Amino acid sequence: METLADAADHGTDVCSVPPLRHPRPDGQDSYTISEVVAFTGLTAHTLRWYERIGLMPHVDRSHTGQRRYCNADLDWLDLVGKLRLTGMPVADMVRYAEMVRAGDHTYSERYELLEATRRDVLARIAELQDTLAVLNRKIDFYADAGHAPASERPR
Amino acid sequence: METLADAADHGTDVCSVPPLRHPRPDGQDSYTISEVVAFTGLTAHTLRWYERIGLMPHVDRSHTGQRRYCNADLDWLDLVGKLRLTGMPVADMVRYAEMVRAGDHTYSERYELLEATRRDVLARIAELQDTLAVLNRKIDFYADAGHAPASERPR
DNA sequence: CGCTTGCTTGGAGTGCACTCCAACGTTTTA
DNA sequence: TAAAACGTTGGAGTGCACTCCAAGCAAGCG
Repeated sequence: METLADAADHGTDVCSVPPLRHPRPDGQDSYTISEVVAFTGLTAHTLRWYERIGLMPHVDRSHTGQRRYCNADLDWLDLVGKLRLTGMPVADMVRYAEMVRAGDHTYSERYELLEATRRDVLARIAELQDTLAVLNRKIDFYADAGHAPASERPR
Repeated sequence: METLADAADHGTDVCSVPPLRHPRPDGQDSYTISEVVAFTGLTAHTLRWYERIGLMPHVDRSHTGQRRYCNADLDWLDLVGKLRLTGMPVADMVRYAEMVRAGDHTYSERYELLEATRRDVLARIAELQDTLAVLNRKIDFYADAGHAPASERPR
């Protein structure tokens, strides 16, 4: 059974940065929206929506007005994806994006936001660990042949 | 009538089961909706809604029709709360409740559902661990005085 | 050239999980 | 006993994060 120690070993620090970085090297980094869809797993709708609400910088356009994403856009989407996994509301991510746009004087504010998020993530992990224990207990009962846990309630 | 306290001591994991079980002993377990609100942190609206959609068994009523919850109801709400933390959709929890109501022949189905949930939780924890690493890295950059991480994008 | 496939826009629609409302009955406190 | 607090209902409303739509350019291919 997996405990805190076990889960914690999944490297909270070094070495867990994905080895695959960018599909194309800097300089030739120009992706259509559908390439970004393939790379990020987001839908084109969502990418356009992110841009509309200010969660993406205004993306480069081809001479005919079509979006052309660059490597830095991919990196930003990666971070957004991570923040989304933490359950951070989109509105907060937009605030963060605005701070980045606003410049250097927002460093401490950004730091605060990330720290708060980090605390949330740690709390969330602890919650899940707790839930896991309950789940394991219940599963053991069910596996243990045919009698249900005492706490089953409905009807 | 056996309770979670008993089940908890089968301890697949140490010490993470809350020591406070029921506000009142079995036999005098009769709670108004607002007591349950205080105990669970859910709103009265939500409690009534859970009942409407079949996520709660039909709760006992006083002679004038007001809800009177029992200890087993509290246990069930506790489990629901845990499952909710896993991100399980309410519809799935309703399916689970229906299976419990349906009787013993649903054991294996219930087992499957819990197992699948367990896998989800483990995956989710791994994701969060990964996110934590990214967060830590970014926070280090910010803490490391005034220069932003390379991947900052907006504007 | 025509065909298919891809991209553009603003605005409307969807699904989930609540959340609130009005209008009224019940219980507790002063 | 009167007022305040708490409870009931069905149905409508909210907020979030997408998700889809129609109508119309644009690009690549045989």
